Amino acid sequence: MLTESTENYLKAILQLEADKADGVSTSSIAERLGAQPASVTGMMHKLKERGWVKYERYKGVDLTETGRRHAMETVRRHRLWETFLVGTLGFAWDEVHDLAEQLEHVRSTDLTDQLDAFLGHPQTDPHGDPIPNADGTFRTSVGRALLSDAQVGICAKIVGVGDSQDDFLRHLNSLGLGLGTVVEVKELFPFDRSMAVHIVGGVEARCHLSSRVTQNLWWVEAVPDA
Amino acid sequence: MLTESTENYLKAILQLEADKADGVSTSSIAERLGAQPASVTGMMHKLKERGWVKYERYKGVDLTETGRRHAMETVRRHRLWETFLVGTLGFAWDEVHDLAEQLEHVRSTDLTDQLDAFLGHPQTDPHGDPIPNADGTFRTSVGRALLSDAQVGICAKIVGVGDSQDDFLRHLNSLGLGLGTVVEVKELFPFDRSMAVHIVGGVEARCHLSSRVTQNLWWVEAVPDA
DNA sequence: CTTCCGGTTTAGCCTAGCCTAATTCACCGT
DNA sequence: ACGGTGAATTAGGCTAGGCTAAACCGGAAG
Repeated sequence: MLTESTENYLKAILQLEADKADGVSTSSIAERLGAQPASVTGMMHKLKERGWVKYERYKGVDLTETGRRHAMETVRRHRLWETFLVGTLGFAWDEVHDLAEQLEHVRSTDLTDQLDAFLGHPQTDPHGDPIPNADGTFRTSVGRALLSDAQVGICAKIVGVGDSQDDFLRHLNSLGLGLGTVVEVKELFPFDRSMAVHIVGGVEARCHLSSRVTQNLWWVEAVPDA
Repeated sequence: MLTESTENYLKAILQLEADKADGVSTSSIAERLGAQPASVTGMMHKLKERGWVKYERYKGVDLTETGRRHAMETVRRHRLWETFLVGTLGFAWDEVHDLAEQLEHVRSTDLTDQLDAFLGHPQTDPHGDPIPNADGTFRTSVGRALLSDAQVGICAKIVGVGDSQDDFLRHLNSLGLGLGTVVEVKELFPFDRSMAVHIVGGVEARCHLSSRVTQNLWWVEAVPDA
């Protein structure tokens, strides 16, 4: 019943719902999946008749409870495989997205749970994103915010990336940023909403981050001596 | 270019070639894949025009060098995943076939090689079948024979199973047979080509094996005190 | 209230893979 | 040399999932 394609659609809708509240547009789904809007409309009819989305023409889509559960399971598998690839097989964090995208479609509760146990029930994947439980619930990550909302003077520890596309992660690598990196916000530039920071312990004295970057980095207050 | 379906066809042809020498029949492929002969014929045209098989109507098929290499890579991935599932995640040997059947289709040289390294470059999978190298060659397993060819009085150590379908493996479990089990051949029954054996170290004194079973077990001479 | 424009949907077409039914071939025995 | 017969192939059709082009809303601007 569930195919790779439908899983990808459900996952995309889940992730778009996180940002835009309710009523995900077909074109945003199309953009995220690299498909044409017309194809999305066609698929929405199928997803609706299977009871996985609430959909009415011209009004966007939302996941049903069943649809959300399927999407969550897919995300869970994706993040477990990423954790495995980085933690166990030694891949870099910018190499695993596409592989996990394939592995996530192997649907087996046994496999997923055994993998989870083998990895020691990890809480987050290599990009700092929370891994859903077997029952499809998140351990919500409290107290984290986007770097774009930080004020001058703040010492922020990077704990997550919003966009785990490989090219974004490689960009972070070349800037010297990674999970656990601590930065001090030096200056804000309202003109283009960019930001100058000092990387604590880094080689470069100062680093300039575009809004595209700061809007995709999660941080928490850095504990001085941790 | 390579799809899941074509990989399955190539793998099936490879395994049928092992038995029947040259000219694999379309119906044998159909049977192995659970498809209709007509579907196989259709696929053969596609495989031929992609240069993966030699095929002439009414004359059976053979793999080309390219086709064989693809098939070998698929088998390699399949057996590495089976080894991982049993050795690392703790699955039983009769639970992994279907899962590996799915995982094998994730085509990534990096992933395959990293997995191989993580597992310590295993020589055989949990069913005793040899794992092809990265270059697509077997370490040939010399000196093994089918149990159906053993003579009365021989002490045989089971080192492989020909058919790793889950139900066959479960049957072996219930008989008390597994990889490494040593049996002594007690009697042959030419009528139905069945065989009575004594399982060395087993609880049952005597065990009766059908030809269906003995034709799917590989053995080597058991070393008395090993 | 009307118009316009961009996003959405429908209509129609395509490919991959599979199926069933009908046809064709190859080979064996006479 | 000639049928028969079972295996193999062709013909035609189906579903899933995608695409392009054309038609269609619906909300903002006049």
